[in-house]
Amino acid sequence: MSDIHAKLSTSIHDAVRVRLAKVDQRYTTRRRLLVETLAAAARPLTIPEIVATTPRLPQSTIYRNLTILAEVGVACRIPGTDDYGRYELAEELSGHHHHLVCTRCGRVDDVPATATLERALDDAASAVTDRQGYRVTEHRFDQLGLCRDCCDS
Amino acid sequence: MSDIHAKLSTSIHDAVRVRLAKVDQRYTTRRRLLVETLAAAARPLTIPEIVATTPRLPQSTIYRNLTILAEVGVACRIPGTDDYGRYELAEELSGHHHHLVCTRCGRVDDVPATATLERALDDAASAVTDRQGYRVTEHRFDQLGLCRDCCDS
DNA sequence: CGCATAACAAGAGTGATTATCATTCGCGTA
DNA sequence: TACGCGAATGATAATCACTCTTGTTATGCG
Repeated sequence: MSDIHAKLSTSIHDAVRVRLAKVDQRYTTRRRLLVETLAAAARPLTIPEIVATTPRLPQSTIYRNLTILAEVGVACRIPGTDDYGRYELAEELSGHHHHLVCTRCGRVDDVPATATLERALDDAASAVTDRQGYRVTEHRFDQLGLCRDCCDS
Repeated sequence: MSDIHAKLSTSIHDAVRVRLAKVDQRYTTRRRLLVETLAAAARPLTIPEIVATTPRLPQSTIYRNLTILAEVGVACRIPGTDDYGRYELAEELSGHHHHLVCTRCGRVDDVPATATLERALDDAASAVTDRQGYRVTEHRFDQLGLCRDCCDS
């Protein structure tokens, strides 16, 4: 089990290093720490959440490096329903998935994609591409509702 | 043709008036102007866009009234990929649809929902509801890519 | 007609995010 | 190993979409 995780982590780190190197950026300790934080979470994280879990990283460093990681396609910014942006590893590294969004507290959770749903979504994409002149390259499917905590309260 | 539009507009205005009345709010000229602006656009609008198309409305009034219209379920705020929030009529008034999002310029266009896709999405929703404790009430399906203008340039 | 209440509009304030800049660090080179 | 250059860091200032405050105006009701 831990071997699998170690291998997975290594491959992710290698991929990140390559992508940063393409624009002459270094894979520093802080950036590695950020990537590991994102990889460990099973859901997109807000900056305050990242600050809370990694007190070694100052806020400005988190903001700056998340922006850079997003530019090189390692991280991804998710616009949510509350005031905070949320960051997760890019789908190329973490695998394609969708999101559960709580409309009350803003929490976002990951949900794996299913083959049948993906086929329906892709069909819809190709049907639209021609009609409106868009070149569709990816999709987002969010399911909105109340999370377990907000259901109870 | 214009008769149909007139009826449609009237029914929307009536619905808006009722919803505002429930919280002791009036359906004023500015609010009607806002609703008509949103209804006329076939896509979600940013506040700068609304300011540009209706110079009679000061920015503060647009912000305040869009917030109120959103609270009573008449309008809806769409988080996009750029810095600007976008507003559209709530789906209860405009009908269910999805969005095409340009990843370069941020533009958002509407795309009608199809029955087969909706069925697939609903199936996915019910499959997830039980598993993760969420109570899913609605969904968002965005197709990301380049709009016609950004394709050309 | 006059009061009560809501809406308006201009500007100040808020807060998440971004830019600045002196200092430190990482990495290649001699 | 020491040197030097450029990138990275982090404390702070600035930005900007958005919200609140305040004094004024308009509207509905008796």
